[in-house]
Amino acid sequence: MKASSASASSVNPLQQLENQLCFPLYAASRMLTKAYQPLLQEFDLTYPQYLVLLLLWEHQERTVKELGEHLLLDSGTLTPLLKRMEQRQLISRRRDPRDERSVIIGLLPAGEALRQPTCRIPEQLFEKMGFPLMEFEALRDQLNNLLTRLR
Amino acid sequence: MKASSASASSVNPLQQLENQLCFPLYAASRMLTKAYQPLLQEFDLTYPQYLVLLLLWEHQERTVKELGEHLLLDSGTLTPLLKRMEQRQLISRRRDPRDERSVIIGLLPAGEALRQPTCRIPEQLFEKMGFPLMEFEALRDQLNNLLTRLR
DNA sequence: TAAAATTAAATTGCACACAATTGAATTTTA
DNA sequence: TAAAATTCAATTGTGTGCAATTTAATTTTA
Repeated sequence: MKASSASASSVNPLQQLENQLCFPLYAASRMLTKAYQPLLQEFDLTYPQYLVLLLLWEHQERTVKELGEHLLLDSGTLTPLLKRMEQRQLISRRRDPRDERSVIIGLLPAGEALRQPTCRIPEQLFEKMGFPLMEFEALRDQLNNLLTRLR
Repeated sequence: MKASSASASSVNPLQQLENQLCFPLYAASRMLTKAYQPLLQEFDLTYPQYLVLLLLWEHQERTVKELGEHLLLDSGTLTPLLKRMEQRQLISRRRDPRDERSVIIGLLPAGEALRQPTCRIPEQLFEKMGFPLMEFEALRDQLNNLLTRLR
């Protein structure tokens, strides 16, 4: 055994990708986002933009702060993303007259119009994955559980 | 009920964040990477850079292609990342003489030197999360399972 | 074996992500 | 209530991610 090289027997198991939680999380997240991509690009949406629309379809108006709280994203990410969506007239941005610090994001007709045509995307993706429903739900619940801890 | 607005009763449950698999995956991945950050910044490493080192600690030499296969990243991501690591003398980059298309990434002393001082990071993180071991392992295995499907 | 196809990295361009800072508005406090 | 502290969004700068293209090297095929 060479002292200076990493032979398999001397590898700390916790330093191996497959034994970590973070790596499969990191990789699966990117793979799943990539799986969304062909379905979303038909509507010229990125995944984070789609998430913003999901929230606005529930409530037509949200402040940047509220969007950030739900998506766990800060204004450094949201501001430019929302400006791109504003340019496409999917959403509106205006200061809250009652608190000029806040910016209210509103759903515009073009944003509302994407609601129906995109509504089957989650099912389509689920079918595409061929993941058993039980496992899907178990994984989802455990991830939401983890998320609560990390938040 | 206003016809034009999204009332709670008319929301497609599959279009709600908490019912999706992708969102908690996306959010948990970012949160967990963020949890790594304070531990990694002591060594001036980003999470993807740390992943490269984990692989090189197992095998001192890997081609860019091999790194990409393990990390599920392409050269568009890896090339600039590896160049930054090369500048810091953590790794070396050279063409494979037997196949000049390939670039071999080698572990340099400064990269090897990070191995011991970072070896407790996975445990530290695990302790920090306070996630029960059983759940940790179950989640990890399900994610690796999902990853296999998505790959 | 010469042309065609394939492969591996690099490059380009765009969109996140996020830490840190800034600036304006609001709230708290002395 | 005036000063201090806090809050919210925007900005700045760096580092991924990734699709698409390019370039060079190798392999396959006609």
